[in-house]
Amino acid sequence: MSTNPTIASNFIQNIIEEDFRNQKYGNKVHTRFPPEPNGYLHIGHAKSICLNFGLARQYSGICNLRFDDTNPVKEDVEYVESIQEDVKWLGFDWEDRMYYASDYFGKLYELALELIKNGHAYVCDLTAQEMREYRGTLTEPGKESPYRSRSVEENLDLFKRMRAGEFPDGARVLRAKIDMSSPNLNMRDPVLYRISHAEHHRTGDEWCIYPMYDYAHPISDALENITHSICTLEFEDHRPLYDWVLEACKFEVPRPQQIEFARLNLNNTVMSKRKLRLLVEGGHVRGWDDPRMPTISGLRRRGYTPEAIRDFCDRIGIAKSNSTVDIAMLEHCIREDLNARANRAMVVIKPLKIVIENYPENQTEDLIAENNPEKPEMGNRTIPFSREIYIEQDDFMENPPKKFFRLAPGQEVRLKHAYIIKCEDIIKDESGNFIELRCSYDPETKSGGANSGRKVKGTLHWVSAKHAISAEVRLYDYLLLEDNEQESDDFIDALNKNSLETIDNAMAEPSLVDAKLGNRYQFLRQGYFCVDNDTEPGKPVFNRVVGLRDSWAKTQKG
RNA sequence: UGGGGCGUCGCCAAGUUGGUAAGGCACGGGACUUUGACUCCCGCAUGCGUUGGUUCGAGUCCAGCCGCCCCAGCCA
Repeated sequence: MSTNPTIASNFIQNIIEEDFRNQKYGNKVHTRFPPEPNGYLHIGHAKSICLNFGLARQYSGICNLRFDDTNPVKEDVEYVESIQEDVKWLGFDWEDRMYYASDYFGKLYELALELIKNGHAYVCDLTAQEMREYRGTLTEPGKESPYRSRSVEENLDLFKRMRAGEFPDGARVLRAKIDMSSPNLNMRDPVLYRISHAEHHRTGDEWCIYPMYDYAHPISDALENITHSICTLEFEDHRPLYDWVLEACKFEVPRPQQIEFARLNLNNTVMSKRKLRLLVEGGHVRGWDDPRMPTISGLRRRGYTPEAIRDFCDRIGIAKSNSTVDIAMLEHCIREDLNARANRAMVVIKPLKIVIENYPENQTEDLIAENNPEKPEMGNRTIPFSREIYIEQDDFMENPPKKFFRLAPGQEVRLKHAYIIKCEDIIKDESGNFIELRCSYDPETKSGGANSGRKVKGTLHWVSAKHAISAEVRLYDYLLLEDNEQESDDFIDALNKNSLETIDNAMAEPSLVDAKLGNRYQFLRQGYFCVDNDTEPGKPVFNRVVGLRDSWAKTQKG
């Protein structure tokens, strides 16, 4: 990756090293990545994956993959499969440690029975509405449920009957008996189990009661001997409950400890799973792996490499302050990676025909072009050159301003890998549009030839008219929004207004490519395009076509 | 105005027990260049939300303000 990366050290490393000094867990580090299989992973999850697996790797520990599947109505096997694929693709290995919270349903149930026996939990018949009222507010304490003082026997009986399916959804819940006047709302007798006669993607109809996150998570961690349970900031208030559950369930010390960090925000990018799902289910994109999506699978199809994503995660660091990373950082990472490893190709998006008048009518010559100028070992390809070629419309101006280094009447320019040409004449139609350019070439200036050293200011990409391969080029952009739109619930309207249709139609233009590369292309911003990797996995191809325009635009401004 | 967090350059982010502000992205300038890209140099916080205090010395300690985020799902 970057030749001299300065990885931001993080506070979690300090905690781990402190634990080493105190021999809290011996010298063990055991983390876990615990997604709920209710959607596809996105770049924000990559941050967590890199953190958890990265920490384990760094301290010679291990990291589990665990599906937090305690809410069957939202979950699906499609998601558990995609998650495994994405984690693997990112380059991490959970070896034989793939677990499900649902693996522990039996154990969780037994521990709940124990909690009841020890007076730490009770069955509550309050409706959801009533419970909300009893909970109190941020500033007022809650009231104890009238069911709070049920006997252990009655609680046991009721809870077993909940499990046996005697009650409908929502009829009763199992609650922890903690403190209804706690200033921390999470400690006001939180729900541990709810009734839900729902088909679970793994356990089917075996269960009709399901544990809540706050109950299942700490226990899952403890059962897996997790040492450092890393989650995002919004769970900070849950930590006392996390600790309470482990203690009430009598797990031996050292117990796992929860540590929170700030989740990733990217400017102009939709990152909420809920919103991404709306896009998919509403048919606004082609799927979770649409290259415009910030999902791992979308980025993969876009041409991102796992190395680039990992590098990005290293660069952004880990901290506790809410922050928004500039998407330019992500783009920098993929550009840096592809620059070093991707094959180059020339593509003309908006063709302008050129006839080289002094080039023999039926001649074709094969020119040599390196696949990657930085890596000679990546070999060469041959590019056919002939009398008629296409260049980019934007690379020609009839009345150029000063400092326009590209083609203009009477001006010379180098064709990349080929010859220097000079514009002799412009052919226009009756409305004044350019039909074609008549040029001459200097045979002495062939690339790699003895006299190829002559300098001209500009160099252009091009394709041979009769040899070029026609391809559909997609200039995918991200689902970019103004920051205020990204927060809004009308974000789909905003997207429809300025991106989706527009990008799909206007940018999927037929284009001309100098070599067979696949059948779909896309541009990264700032000048690079990639093959849509669903056709050629792992083989990004790029050039700097758009970059030229950007740079020129800048020059013009200054 | 209950509780929990956070505030260091436009954006991220390091700053061990207080000793005189890393790095990356972006940006600007220069060199190089068969794409104006890449690469390479150079520049970019007398300043660490703010106000006081302690100290020979504070981003680091203390006190008070200010600002932002999270919590009242039988979601995770």
